[in-house]
Order: sequence, then C-alpha cells, then structure tokens
Amino acid sequence: MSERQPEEYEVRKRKREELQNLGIEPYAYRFPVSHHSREIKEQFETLEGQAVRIAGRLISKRVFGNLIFAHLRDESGEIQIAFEKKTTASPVPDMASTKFVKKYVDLGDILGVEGEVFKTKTGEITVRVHQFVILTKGLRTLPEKWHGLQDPEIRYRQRYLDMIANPEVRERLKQASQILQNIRQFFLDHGFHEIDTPILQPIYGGAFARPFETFSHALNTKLYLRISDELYLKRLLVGGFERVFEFSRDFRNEGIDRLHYPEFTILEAYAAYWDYMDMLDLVEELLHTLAVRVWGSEKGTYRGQTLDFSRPFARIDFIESLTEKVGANPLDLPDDDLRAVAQKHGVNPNHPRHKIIDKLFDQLVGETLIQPTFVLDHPLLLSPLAKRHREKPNRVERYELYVAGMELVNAFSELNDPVDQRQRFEEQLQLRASGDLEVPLEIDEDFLTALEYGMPPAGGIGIGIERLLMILLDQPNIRDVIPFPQLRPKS
RNA sequence: GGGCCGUUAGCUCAGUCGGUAGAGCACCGGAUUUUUAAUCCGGGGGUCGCAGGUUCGAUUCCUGCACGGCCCA
Repeated sequence: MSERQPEEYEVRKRKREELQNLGIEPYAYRFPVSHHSREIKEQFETLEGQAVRIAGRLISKRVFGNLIFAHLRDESGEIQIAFEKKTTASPVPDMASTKFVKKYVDLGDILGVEGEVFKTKTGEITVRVHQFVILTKGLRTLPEKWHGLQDPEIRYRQRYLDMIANPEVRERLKQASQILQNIRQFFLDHGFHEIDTPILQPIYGGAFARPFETFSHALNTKLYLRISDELYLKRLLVGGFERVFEFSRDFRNEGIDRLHYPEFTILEAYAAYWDYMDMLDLVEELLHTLAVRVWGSEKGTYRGQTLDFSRPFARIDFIESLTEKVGANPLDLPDDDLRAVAQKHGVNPNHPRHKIIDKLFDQLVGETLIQPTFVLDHPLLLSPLAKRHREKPNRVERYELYVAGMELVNAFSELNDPVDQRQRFEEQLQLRASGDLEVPLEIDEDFLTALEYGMPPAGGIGIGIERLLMILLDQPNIRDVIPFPQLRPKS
C-alpha cells in the first residue's frame, strides 16, 4: 500500500539514491562543530578570516551560476553561507561544487560546513564554504518561507514542522523550559527537595476529577493515572521530609478547551510547620521573581491587558466577594433561593449546593479577577483536604490565586487531623453515591493511617504550570505551551 | 453537546452565478560570481476532505459524515 507522494518527494528520493551511487552517504554519522551561528555574528571581529565549522538546516538558497548564497539555521539562529566554484571543494571530483549544490542540495537538508568568516559587500556576516557535507537529506518540501505554516491542524499534529516554519514556536518552548528551571531552582533555594511520586496509583485522590484507567499485568490489578500527587507528598511529610515539591504531571479524563487539557502539570509543594499564609508569601515571591525575569519588569501584557505583579497582590475573601455579587451570603441561602440564583446566572440549579457555590464564584468573581488576586478562606465543603479555619466557622484556611480570570494557584493549611480527615472523606463518598463522578471512588486508608502516625502542620500549594506559562508567554490557548497537543487521530 | 466558520498543488491562497481548476513560493530544464522573497526563459505537478443526492454534467447546489478553528454549555 503506497500512497501517492508529491512529485518533489520522488525527486528527492531519486537524489538520495544518486548520491549513494556517487559514493556519498546522505545520512552522515557525525560532524564536530566549532561554533554556532550566533557566536559567529557576535564575535565577528575576532573570527573574521578564521575557519569555522557549523551545521544546520538549509533554509534558503540563491543560485547565481558559479556563486550560491544560502542560509543555514542552527539552534542559535541563522547565518549566510556562500558557495563559490573556485573556493568550495566539490564532493564529486568531476563536478563543480556549485553545480553539485544546485543539483543535489535542497532546502530543508541538514548540512555541515567548514569555511572562512567574512563580510559580503552588502555587509552580511557570511561563511565562505571551503568544504561541506550533506549530513541529512530531506525528502519532504519545507512549508513556504514567506507565509510559513498557517494551518492550525498541521501546526499541532506536526509540531516539528511548525517549529521549522515558525521559529517563535521553538523559542517559546525554550523559554518555557527556562521558566521551569527557574521555578525548580527557586524551590531548591528555599530548602525544598524535589521528589517524584507514583504516576500509576492503585487508589487515586487529592482532587476532584474523573481518572484515566489502566491495567498492570504484572500486578494483575487496575491502576489509575494520577489526578494529583498530593496524598503522596504528604506521606513524605509523615516520613520526615520537611519541604518537598514535585512537578506533577496529572491526568484528568475531561474536556479540552482554552484552559483545560487532560494531561497537564501542577507544581505541588509542601512545607512542614508552615500555614497557608506562609505559602502565600512564598508564591507571591515566586511569581514576582518570574515576572521580572521573563518580562524584565513587574508588569507584562497578557492578551492586550497589562498585568501587574508588584507586591503585595490583592486579597479578597471568598464569601464576602461572592456575597457582594449575589446580594446575599450564599452559605446562608436556603436551597430554593440558592437554586434561583444559580438559574439566574446560567448555573445548573440541580447541582449540589457546594457545586453551585463553586461555579457561581468562578463565574461571578473568578473570571473578573484580572490582576493577581488572592481569594481567601473557601467554604469547608469545597475543600476536603484543607484545615478548618482557626476563626471563621464553616471555612477552611485556603487561598486561590486568580490572574487574568484564571485560577492559577491553590493552597491550604493542610488538614492533619486524621479523625477530621476520615470524616471529610466519608462526606465526600456520600456525594459520590449521589452521583458526583468527580469524587474519588475509594478512601485511601493508607493515607489515613499515615496521618494517624502524625503529619506535622504544613502549608501546601499547587501551581498550574501550563497556565502560568500562558500568562508569562502571552499565549491565549493552553495548547500553545504544550509541545505536542493531542488531537483526534486522523482516520 | 449546541452555534458559526474552514478543508482546492508540498506550503500560502485565488476561483468556478453547475461545463472536471489558477497564482506565488517550492520542484524540474536552461542562463547567471555579491544575493537577501535574487532575476529572466521554458516545464511538470490536483481524488478541489469523504460519502450519498439533485442534474445530461458536481470541485461548485443539497444532505450526512470526518477532521480542524472560534464561541457557548
């Protein structure tokens, strides 16, 4: 079964074979490089007239008979190279080098080049090629140089092509990688240990979500891809670690939209002997540091709006802010009145109370919070893993940080009373029984046992990493900070 | 799940008020030793997303489906 291939594909395959027939290996083994393109440009004064070895993808080619200009792109950037009949050695003895390049070297091929740095009469820093070798022959045509690759489907499905055609995509992923390193270093600098915990879990928990399921043949048991690593990091606190963190790739079997993606990253961190306000200070410091590092300023732009990360961030009370929007304290409203409010704001009134309140908050308050704002002290029934508020009844010590209308951070004083924890889990199970599929199926008894041995008081935090990247890199869709987003398989 | 939009050459896009399609880049042949989207001459390349329907005839009109985008739930 061979599909029809474009004409150029067949042409290039033929070239590949012809090269082999000429004794030239079109897929070379190695090519030691002396410089990157950017270094040559930055150090031109000292490198002028010197020999350099560079390698990269050929992205343009202008043939003038016995002189050929081209551009080579490596990870650092692009640089012009010039092939001349007189000065460039030919890979084939009885063929001029320029003729060889014209005939056998195509856009998209990866070349290794050795030559001398000079400046053309138009002033462009260029490498005059003395020797060159085809390191990899490309068989497929690159997207057009002027308009690049626009089709969003191809850009997501063939991200490598997107990166070739739209170099800012690779640049963005590079920045994302650096931001992760900065976050990691920040926590290490604050005395946290980075520990990896299980991704495959026999009992899932630590969040509200439907899980992905899988099966272990070795253990003959069902396993779940984690929806959170929270219960494991807390076990580390029981075991004696005082400060731990993990970049937790979590999996939640739910829809995809601008802000949600089934496979995503939460940075979770726990610090013994801290409470949620200590964690508030830490996250404020972290985000301020990152903003300054990425933007070069406390202020940046997200989707046309200016975001200001100067400290301190705004703080509002969950119930007070929602009461203001609803006109009454939703916790005090009788069921019928709460349902009426839900109806009015397009929230499904048949949801249980806590869900209605959660959705109302998100819609009426959360989405309106553009500047970084800490929302404090959530209702108890929304937060089964958080400690009861030391002053406010029916509330927990918790905050969420909203930025640009997105929930970015979630943190609590961690519940460490095993009796209270068991009771809360049991209440959750009631909700499951009444049809809430996002409540974990089963109580994690081992986690409760761990708490019974004693977990120190602790502050815990979860930061939505992709959302943070969206904000810092000004991307409107979560897929734009994910290297290889899932799409439906193409049939 | 609902609404709107899209799918034509490798890529970016035109186009056909129904008579089986064009451009630019890329590719092939030729000319060309300082280009920067090089230029000039000549040439090849298409299941017009898929499947039905209407029609003498469908890439075009209609219906369904697939995939994708944006918005809403």
